[in-house]
Parts: sequence; structure tokens; C-alpha cells
Amino acid sequence: MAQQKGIIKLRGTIGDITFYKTKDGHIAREKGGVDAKRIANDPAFQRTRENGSEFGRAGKAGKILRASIRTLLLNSADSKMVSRLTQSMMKVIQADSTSARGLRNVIDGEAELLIGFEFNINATLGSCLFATYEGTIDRVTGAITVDLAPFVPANMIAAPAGTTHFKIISAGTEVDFESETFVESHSETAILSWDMVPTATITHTNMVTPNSTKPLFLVLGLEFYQEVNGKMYTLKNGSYNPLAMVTVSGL
DNA sequence: CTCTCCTGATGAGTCAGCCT
DNA sequence: AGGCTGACTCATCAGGAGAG
Repeated sequence: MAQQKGIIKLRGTIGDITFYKTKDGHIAREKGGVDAKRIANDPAFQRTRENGSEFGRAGKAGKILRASIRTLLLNSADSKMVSRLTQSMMKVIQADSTSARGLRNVIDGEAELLIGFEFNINATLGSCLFATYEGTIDRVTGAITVDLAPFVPANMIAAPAGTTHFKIISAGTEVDFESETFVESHSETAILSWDMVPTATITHTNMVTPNSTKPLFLVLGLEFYQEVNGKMYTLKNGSYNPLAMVTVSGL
């Protein structure tokens, strides 16, 4: 989109006119570029087509992963999350060192690169949850677990203003990127008070298919609540609920 | 140097049309 | 007049070639 630079200078495109700045000054010209048919057919654009193919694969892989944790994502995603996930998926695909150019994919890539991915940039798990947790993926039994030792909520959870209660949520998923299917299960604690009383030990066990040969993922997040006259309300429609990729077993 | 083209998915923004 | 809805467009993510 066109952005205003100063009073009259623009950067971007309006209709068929492109505005940009070069070392020679500000330029406005008609949209140019490459003919779509040439990109589709011209041998010179082979590299470009290969790149597009991998990019498309990254977009699709992100969609399946997102679909697999849709229930958790509903209240824990920001508007740019899809772009960031596509970006990360591209890195995963580019880490595929066995497939030919244009055919690189998530299975042969490094799905582990998604570890640490934050689904809500406005509230990251890394800056909200300071209690130690341990994620474990047991491929043989299909158990995707996360354990938290007892902790004092008010000390170990940085909660947004207005918070009175919270939940810890997690999900384990087994994603088949080729057939575009997944197996998912998720867990959540009861609504806990955000105060100085230590929690019990928390263990979530999310089961997927035993002896799976597909990539397995563990996501962990928090949901904040505000109690008003005995009723629980989601805090600010969930815009401050963190959710992150904690553990990945790519195979 | 800086732009567009393509690929997939999606939220955000725009706009016409319609109802109250 | 203002609000709602569906249809549509655009920017975002990466990267490589060609145009000006």
C-alpha cells in the first residue's frame, strides 16, 4: 500500500501507478513487471517457478498446522501470525537437504525450527510464563506431555492488567503434511486464581497415534480471565493470551 | 536500485446494495 | 442516515528474473 513520505512523496502503488524513491529522487511510473504467462512458461523463469512451488507448500503446511490447533488458536493469535508462520515454514522447507530445488518440503526439512514460534506476538509465552516447564514427546506411546512443578502464580506469571484468574492450556498434534490430515488432543487446567497460593503439580498428557511416523508438535499457552461478580470473563477477548510451540519431533 | 510477477492462506479493508 | 453483509481486493510471508 502507498505510504506517505512527507507532504507529497509516496511510496507504493495506487491503481496502476507505482511510487518509489531512488537515489535520483522520487519516481512515479506505470506498473511494469513481468508477464504472468512468461513466469508460467518461460524456461528462464524455472528458478522462480521452483521458488513459488516451495512457497505454496509452506503456505499450505502452515494452514494444516494451524487447523490442527484451531481450538487453542481461537483466543490466542494476532493478525500477523499467518505471515510469520509462513516465514518459519519456509525456513523449515529450506532446511531440507535431500530434495531437489522446488521439491523441498516439511517432512524432509527441519520441523524443529518451529520450536519457540509464538502464535501471539502481542503476548509471548516467553515473556508471560516464568514457571519452568518440560515438554516431552514419546513417539512410541504417542504421549505428548508437558509438566509444570508447583509455582506461585502471581510471581511466575506476568499477567495483563485486570487479570484475576488464568488457565494453562496445551495441545499435542500429529500432522500429516502430505495427506493434509492430523490427529490432535488438548488439555487445560481448571480456572486457577492468579495469587500467591502455589499451584499443584500440573501434568498434561495429550495422546496421538502410537509409533507414528509423522511430525509431532506440542504447543503450550495461557488464558487470562477476569472475575466480575462471580462470573468469569475472557480478558480483552483473548488478545493477551500467549501460545507457543514448545517441543517438536520432526523425525 | 526498486519495482512486479508467481505461489497459498488469511485478516483487514473497501464498496455496493439493502434494510430499518 | 447508518448499520449490516457478502463480494471483492490487498498486503504479508520468500526469492529470483527482468524492466526501467
